[in-house]
This record gives sequence, C-alpha cells and structure tokens, in this order.
Amino acid sequence: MEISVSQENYLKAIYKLASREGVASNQAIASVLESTPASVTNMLRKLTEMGWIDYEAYRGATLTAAGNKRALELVRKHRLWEVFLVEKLQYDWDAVHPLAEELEHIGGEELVNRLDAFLGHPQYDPHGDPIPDSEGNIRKRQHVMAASELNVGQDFAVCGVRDSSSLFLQHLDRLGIELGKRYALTERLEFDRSMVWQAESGQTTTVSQEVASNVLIQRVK
Amino acid sequence: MEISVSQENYLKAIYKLASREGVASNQAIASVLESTPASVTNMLRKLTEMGWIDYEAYRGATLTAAGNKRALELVRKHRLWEVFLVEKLQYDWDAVHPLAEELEHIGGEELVNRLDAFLGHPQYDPHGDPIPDSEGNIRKRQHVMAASELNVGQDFAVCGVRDSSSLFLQHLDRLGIELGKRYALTERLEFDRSMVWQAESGQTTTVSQEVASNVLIQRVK
DNA sequence: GTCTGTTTTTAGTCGAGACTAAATATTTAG
DNA sequence: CTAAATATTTAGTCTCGACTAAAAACAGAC
Repeated sequence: MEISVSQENYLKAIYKLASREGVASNQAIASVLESTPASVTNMLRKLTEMGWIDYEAYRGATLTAAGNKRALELVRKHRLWEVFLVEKLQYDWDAVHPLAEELEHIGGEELVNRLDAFLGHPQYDPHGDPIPDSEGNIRKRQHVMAASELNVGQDFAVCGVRDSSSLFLQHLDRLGIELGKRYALTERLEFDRSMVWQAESGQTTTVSQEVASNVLIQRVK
Repeated sequence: MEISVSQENYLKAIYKLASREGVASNQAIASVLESTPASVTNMLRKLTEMGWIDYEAYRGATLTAAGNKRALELVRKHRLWEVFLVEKLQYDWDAVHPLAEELEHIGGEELVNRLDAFLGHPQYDPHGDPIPDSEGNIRKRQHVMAASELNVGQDFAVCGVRDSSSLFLQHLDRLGIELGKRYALTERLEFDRSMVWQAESGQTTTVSQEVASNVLIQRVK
C-alpha cells in the first residue's frame, strides 16, 4: 500500500513529537499538522494497519522500525533540498522551508541519494540541523548549547538555530548573525539579561535573552 | 481559487491536444490522463468556472490566456527539471519524465526562474524539446523533420525525439543514437525501408522505419 | 471511591476527484 | 431523412482526508 503525502506528514509529526516528549497526544499531533484530534484518530488507525506506527487508543503512538526509517528519509530529503535551494539557487535561508516541505515528498531513495552526492554529502542544512545519512544515521553534535547559557568571556561559534521561522531568521540577518560566525561574549547586561557579542572584526552586537536562547552555539578554544 | 495538481494536469493535457489537433474531445483528454470521459466533463466545468479554459458542451475546450500561460509555465518547469536531473544528478534521459511530472507542480515562478538561471538558461531539454522562456515564448526550431523523411546522401544531426517513452529511448541508447550526433544517410534498404546511417566515426547503424520516424533531425551543410 | 475537567473517540458530514452504468446528444451511413 | 454508431453528459457511488458535535474514557482532587 503506497503512502500518501498526508500520511508522510503524519509520520514526520510523530517523529518530531516522539523525540521531544516521549509519546505524542492526538491534540499535539493535530496542532502540529494544523488539524483536529478527531482527524488524527482516524489517520493513526490507518497508519497502524499499514504498519508504520504502533498505536493504542489513549496510549499514544510510536513509530515502528519502518515508520522511523521513513520519517528519517523525509527529514533527510527535506534538509538536502534546503541545502540545494540555498547553495545552488541562492535562496535566503528564511525562505526555503515551505518549498522543501513540498519537495521532500517527491521521488524515492534514488533521487535523494543522487541529490546528496550532487551537493557533496553535506552534513548540515542551512539552519545548522544535521542531515541523516542514507542509512538514517543522524550525527549528534557534541557540546551544542543555546547561546543564552554562555558565561562572559567565552568564545563561541554559531552553529544552528532552535527557531527556524522566517521571522526569526530575518531578525538574525539584521543583526548580522550567521552560521559559522565566531564571537566572544564580552558582557551581560543586568537590566534585561541581554548579551553583548563581539565578532572577530571587533564589531559588537547586542542580543536579547529571547534571541540568544534560540541560537545554538559551540564553544571554541 | 488555488489550482490543484490534478487541475494543472488537465491544463497540460488540453495544451498538448489543442496544439496538435485543434480542439480536444473528452475522450482524448481522458485517455491522456488515464481517466474516463465522465470525469473529464466534471473537471472541464470546474476549470471553466475558474477561468482557465473556455468550454461548451459538445464543443470541446480551449485554454484562456491565463490557462495558456499556466500550461506553458508547467511545460517550462517540467523541461527545466529534466535538464537538472540529467545534467546535475546524472540520471539517464529515459528515467527523468516521471520525476519531472511530480516536480513541475512545486513552487511558482520564483523557483522556476532560479532553476533556469542555475542551469544557465538551457534552450532544450534532454529529449531535444524546446524550453519556453519566462514569458512563455517557445522558440520554434526551423527545418526540423523526422529522420524517415530524409533522402539518401543527406547529412544530418539528431536534435530530438517524437516518442520519449523509456522503451524507445533505451532502444536509441542501444543503437548509439544521441542528441547532437551527426550522420550521413548512406542507404535505404528496399525490403523494409530501413535506413543505414553512417556516423562521423565511420561506424554504420541500421535504423528501422519505425525508429526513424520517431527521431527528429536537422539537415546540415 | 467519586466527581470534575480534560482528552480521545464516535458518529455523521463534506468536498475533491475519481468511477460505472444509463441516458442523451451528435455525427455518419445508407 | 432516418437509423446506427459514437461521443458526451447525468445520476449515483466510492475513497481519501478533513471537519463538527456529542459521547465516552481517563486523570486528578477531594
């Protein structure tokens, strides 16, 4: 039985929610998919019959091995297409998500593997999220934390974002913050806990607590 | 009112049929879409309401200006994705059609124009079909004819195919026939009207009438 | 243990887009 | 000009995925 676009989106939603908070409620799945709990119940039943998930009424859903593989393949496709759109088609990093959302449902393993090779087997997507390999292995990065957890005096490099909404990414653009850029945390302001970051060029940027908690970094040296 | 994938496929079908044989019958549209005449009737009504086509019962359908623009955009997207798949992802020319069929429905003008630029504004797709520009202008090639119409002694270059089914394209691969390759027609065999083509390398290939009538060429020199 | 509030499921509908079978309209042959 | 053949439309269903409103199950407070 061939899986539909809509069903693939359920798998992705369950994958995301299950990795974060154990098992997902229908409510939660519905809100991710901008749907209703009633619709979710029906689809979870169908996905169970099809062998993609295990699901018991009132117990929540978990992906089967097949479902997990499929979800990872979708994540892989999504992130590789994002790399393509940014690197090859020169899209801004805040504009690629909706297109990747469509592209990820096209073709099968053959296409995604060719795309991967064409792009030179990239490790991370334009938002710093790791790209699963063809076996579904996802490299977990060590020592990644939110910028908000830093202490004054520490050096760090920006390596990802927690919020990849267009609004947030555009805000980072305005602040001149981009992946790979290095800073030193020179000051933490008492008043609102905002931070002063000094780039290698010497330029400083003031970053609110709200922004810092959505920027992922790695300490350097 | 946003157009659906299915509706876009109707526009493409009408575009193809109308350019070939004036106005299309429901029967014809149904067979292109592997559907039934009854289904076609309903959809044609809807497309008329939406302003994509003009349609009168028993009179057939024609694209409106908007419909024509949309159909050309689809053809453009399809052919550009085929170029991408062959040139960048190294797909064989006989394998790209089904993928392009899916990709062509993704994104809008922005995406297709960026893809076009990335590919270097190619003029023809991997099967030799011309790619409409962003205004929907389609370069009509002069002096293109079927190889079957040649006379003995003429020199020519292969520039396209009439049948782009996987089966036919694989057959051409086996015969060593590819786009851009030059030949001289050295002989026409009495028995079954098959042709002998001599490549620049001196190698000769015997080509059946059936094959020759599906290969498009331009005379050279 | 029972009551109250939340969450989930049932039941019944809806729209899109397809299908079959039957009824009409159109064209063609005689 | 009429009869037969062909093409199109109507009428009625089906499946997929969604929805709302109402019923049922569960969890936490007392």
